Amino acid sequence: MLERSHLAILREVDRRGTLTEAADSLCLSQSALSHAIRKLERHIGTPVWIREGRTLRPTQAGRYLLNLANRLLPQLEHAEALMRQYAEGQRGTLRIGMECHPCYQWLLKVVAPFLARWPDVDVDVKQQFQFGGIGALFGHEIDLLVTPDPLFKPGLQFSPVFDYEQVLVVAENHRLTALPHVEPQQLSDEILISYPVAIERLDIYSLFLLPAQCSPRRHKEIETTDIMLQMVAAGRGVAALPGWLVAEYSDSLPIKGIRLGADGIQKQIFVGTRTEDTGTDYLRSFVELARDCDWAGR
Amino acid sequence: MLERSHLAILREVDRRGTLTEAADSLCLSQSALSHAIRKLERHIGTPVWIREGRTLRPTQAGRYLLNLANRLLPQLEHAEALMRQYAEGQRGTLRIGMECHPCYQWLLKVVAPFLARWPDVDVDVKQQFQFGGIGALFGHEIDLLVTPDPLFKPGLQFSPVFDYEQVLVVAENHRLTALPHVEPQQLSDEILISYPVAIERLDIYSLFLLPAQCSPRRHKEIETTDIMLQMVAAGRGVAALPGWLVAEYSDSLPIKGIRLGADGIQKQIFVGTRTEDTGTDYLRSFVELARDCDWAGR
DNA sequence: ACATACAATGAATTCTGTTCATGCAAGGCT
DNA sequence: AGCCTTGCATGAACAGAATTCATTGTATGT
Repeated sequence: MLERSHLAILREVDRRGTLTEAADSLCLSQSALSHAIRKLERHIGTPVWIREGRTLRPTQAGRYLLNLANRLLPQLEHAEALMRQYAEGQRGTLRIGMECHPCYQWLLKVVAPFLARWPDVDVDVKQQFQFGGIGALFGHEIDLLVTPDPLFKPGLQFSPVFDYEQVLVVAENHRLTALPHVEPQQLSDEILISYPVAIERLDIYSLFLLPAQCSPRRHKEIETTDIMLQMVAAGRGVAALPGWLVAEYSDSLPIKGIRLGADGIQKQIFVGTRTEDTGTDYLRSFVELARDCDWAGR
Repeated sequence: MLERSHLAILREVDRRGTLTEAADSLCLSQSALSHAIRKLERHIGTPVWIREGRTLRPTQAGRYLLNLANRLLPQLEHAEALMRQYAEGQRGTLRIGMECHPCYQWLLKVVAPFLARWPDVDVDVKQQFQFGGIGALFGHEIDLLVTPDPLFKPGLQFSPVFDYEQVLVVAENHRLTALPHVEPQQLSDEILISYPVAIERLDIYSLFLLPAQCSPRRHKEIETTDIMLQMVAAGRGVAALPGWLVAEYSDSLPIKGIRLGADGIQKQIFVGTRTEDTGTDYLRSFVELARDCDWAGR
């Protein structure tokens, strides 16, 4: 039988590199590990590591099992954490995934009333996913996904939570400030600042620049919204961000939002959950809060 | 520690309904189960079942764990099967998922050379997925997905394997046979036969009838291609199928394919895999075979 | 009310996993 | 080279956990 302990050993040996170190971090004797491994290999009938001198290199089988371990162990660990929370009367942790950088500001506004409404539910936010947000939902890494790209597939449910317009942010004294809207060509001399994500996922490219076969003079990537807007305010570039976000920051920074194209870029943010979780009251509640939240700075 | 045995117990008790029966099918004494459960509940600190008379109803915690069990156990079991195959010198099993009914015929043509090329790799085909093909890929239920709807997300890779035209199949003596192509309105008097899948996934609706706001006189659903074509040949209805499939059957059945609309409905079939599996030689080989296969009846 | 089916419990037992005490082999160092 | 260190393997002894056996307790159906 392939046991949890086996997977744990696999993972730890891979992490630490040597049997002895793995044994330490598993609070076992080196001998115990050796025995366990030998038994496992005898059971499944194929070696998991090949001994090259004193280093262990995983075989194909070993790599597969290692992969399995890295997928299953976190789920077991999360389940245990959840059980502990149930036991303490706590309800659990809502793990939120974000596939939309600027939405973070918005999320904070929803989380506040949520935490008040559900004092026994914790919230955790993740922003990096190996297999994308959808993968993280399917793989039970997160329970709720905030994304501009919904995917209506069986097993998942998406509902729109708010609409907004994506606008170009420029410094208040920028030469484009006076215009009612900008055209793609007008960005040819500009430095465009964006979050560091794939270019296909940047609306200003996929919906604005590329259709007109234009591109900015340069493209810079910046992680955080605050720094990005500091840069824009300093006239070091322009960026594309949600209108409400720009409105909010424009109190404290000399920036201005301009419509992209005559009609503007209209966007929608969705939250997605697993269908199987529909029964979880606090999850449903979060989605409702997110939708109803007539938050100020919009 | 939440062990595999616990998950197995959870699942078996749920399946069988009573502790005693579950014990039997796990080859354990009833007493052993009772002890195990008690220990588990003591460990995680919260009851897993509430005892209502002599029936056990899972608590919220129990339901969560049950869900976990149903997700993780199959993966462990598959891993064990895989290890057994490695041990026997076999390379593994390629689990193919199909989200495209008529592609089955095509698949058979690819599988044949594949089995010849990889004598130590087995092939298994699944056609039903709780969470859709994408979910099955992410959840490691299958290793390869054949679908007309690719999804370019991180963690997944899709590549087109062939193009075809979706045509209307009618009996040879049908009143529409002579036409170079049909218009949506001309189906208003027809009985349309399709596979039993959601209407959004039927191209003849989404790309042909619905845009013209038309619908057939009636809509029937049939599982198998053979029977479907028998029905069409007998003049009991029309269907929409890949052109190459119709061509193939028209040798043995009095049927004919007609273009849908002036330009026809052009389709593409993709195979999708997990990015992490890119290194698996036989998987890559399958995709190549699928793409290169200049199969006859196309 | 009785018989039956099911679950819980405690003590005895079996078995598995662990440690301890070594042995063995490979690298690194002088 | 030779020595020392580091890391893995092995076998016997041990400890603890899981299992069984035998029994009691408790709903449910007739």
